[in-house]
Amino acid sequence: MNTRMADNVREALEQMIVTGEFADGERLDEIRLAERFHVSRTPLREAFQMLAASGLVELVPRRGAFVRHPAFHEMIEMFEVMAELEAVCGRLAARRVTPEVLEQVRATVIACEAAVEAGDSDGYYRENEHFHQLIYAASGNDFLAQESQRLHKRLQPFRRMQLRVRGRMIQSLTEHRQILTALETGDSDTAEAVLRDHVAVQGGKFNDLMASYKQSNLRANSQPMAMRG
Amino acid sequence: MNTRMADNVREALEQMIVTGEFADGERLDEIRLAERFHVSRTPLREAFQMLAASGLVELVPRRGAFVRHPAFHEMIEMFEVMAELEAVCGRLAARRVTPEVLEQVRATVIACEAAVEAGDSDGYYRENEHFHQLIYAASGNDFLAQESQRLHKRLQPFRRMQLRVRGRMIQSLTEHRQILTALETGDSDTAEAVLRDHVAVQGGKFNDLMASYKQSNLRANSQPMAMRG
DNA sequence: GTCAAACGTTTTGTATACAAGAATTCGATT
DNA sequence: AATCGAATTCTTGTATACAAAACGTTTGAC
Repeated sequence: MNTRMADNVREALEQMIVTGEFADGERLDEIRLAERFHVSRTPLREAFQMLAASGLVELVPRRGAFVRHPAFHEMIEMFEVMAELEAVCGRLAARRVTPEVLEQVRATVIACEAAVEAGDSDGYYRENEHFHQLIYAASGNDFLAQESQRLHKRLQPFRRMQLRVRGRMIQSLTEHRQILTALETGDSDTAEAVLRDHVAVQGGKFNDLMASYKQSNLRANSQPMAMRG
Repeated sequence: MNTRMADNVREALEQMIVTGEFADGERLDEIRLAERFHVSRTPLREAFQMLAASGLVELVPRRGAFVRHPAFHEMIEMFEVMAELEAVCGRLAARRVTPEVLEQVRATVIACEAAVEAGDSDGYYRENEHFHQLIYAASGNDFLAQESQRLHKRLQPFRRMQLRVRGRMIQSLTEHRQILTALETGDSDTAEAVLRDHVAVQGGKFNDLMASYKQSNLRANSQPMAMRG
């Protein structure tokens, strides 16, 4: 819990938006939310600014803040960019990774294996997150790592949907192993290629994602509600 | 001029920071700036939020807003990411570009040629911006285009430094021609490779950039001034 | 002379007040 | 009955007021 109310409100709203508590295009009522969080409108508006910066809401002047769930095609676009960012991270990491970080990656892959054997999908989710954080850091480019993390975080709810799909965990683990080997041997081409495919939405994954997207309460609509006819 | 004061203040501050009007680590005094812009602290603080989101200032709780000029190595990192983003844009664009956009790219290259012949470096700068915007759009991925544009804008001051270097305009134009050809022939590998090298800071460009960086009044320091000993 | 505690000052973070721009309601007119 | 428009109500954007945290300075003890 931060001492700044604005940060707490941002976090709370972020969670609420990401978990689909608001419909797409819904207006965030300043007064009602201020009452709900027991704060004044000032920190709430600061939170709106931050949410707008990360693309979760759209601020329309003199109209208000509208939640902005990505349409399906936008989500696909984001995954395409994510795949490229991870591919670059992998390519650079294969050349730049330090023995210490490599050891951590190894440990994470082992933890992933354990999670798969135990059928612990939550545990796998955690270790998977860790794995990707390590790849970002291993790129040796802090700015790249930061940007990758930012987008990774934004795609979190959709990734969560994905993990439910049968057999996905095993496939993911196999790819993690391949990536680890590529890093160990300094094979940047393989690291790049496997990571791109690992993240990319294609083939069966596309259909799985589409199905879970439709089931979710995140509705696709690029127009803010204020603009609707 | 926007009707929202906060947006105007953001834009003004952005320009001031980018042009080096503030030293790195300098604290932005809310009261003094509010007086200077003839606004209250409220819209000023909103502007701070936005600037923090785009990385131009660092918001330290209970301490204030500190301007954050990238250190040299951070700038290099950003260029590395920019090169990769443009490379991806190029690769996708070679496959997806529409005849209409391709025609616009052609026109822009012609305008670049005219600017070089006329020795009009401002004109070249403008057309060069246009060229890259078109490449982003041609990628067919709006999210990618948006992110590329965001980073492109952030690197603007450094790119401006670069254009002063002798012979850079001619080299840039040659590369533009190569990229255009790659797009016309759908050669995604070439488009990717040329664009990466076009943007990448390497060889002579590295030294040129370092020299102009040192000359600029943008000082490298990753610590906020409040934290200094 | 140095260090630290206490006091006063400055500055941030939040609440509230107020003005101006949207949205809505309701009545008048065709 | 539908539509246009004026009046009313809400909501946003900004200013100001106030509380609490950080900062600086002075004073006192060793």
